[in-house]
Amino acid sequence: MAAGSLYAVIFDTVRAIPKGRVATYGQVALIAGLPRGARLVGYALHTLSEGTDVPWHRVINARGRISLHPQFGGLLQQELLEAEGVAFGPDGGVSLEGFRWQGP
DNA sequence: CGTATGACGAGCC
DNA sequence: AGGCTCGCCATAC
Repeated sequence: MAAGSLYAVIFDTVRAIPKGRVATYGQVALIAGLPRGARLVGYALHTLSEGTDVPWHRVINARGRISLHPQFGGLLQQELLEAEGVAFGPDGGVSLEGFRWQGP
């Protein structure tokens, strides 16, 4: 599956996140085989195109917050998650306890 | 080929 | 409580 690039593994892992669920960068990295590659996940998603089939919006940081700046697409990410049934708290964060993906 | 970077994470001040 | 720094590792230039 991996097309020679670790990004392919990361993208495949992100695609495995079910609708209505979220995963942290660190968790995706861990499942993808990069225990300390949380940053790589963010960098990989950064290279995605607009028409990608990867549900990049389901990936958030360890605090359950959106890392992207709102004007850079973070606002869009929150709306996409809310559209899938993910509830955001009053502080703008997601309850990882309730929406975190349990893994493959 | 070497340097700098980044949609993170956890720790320290 | 909030903000800053260091560490990690592959990719980009």
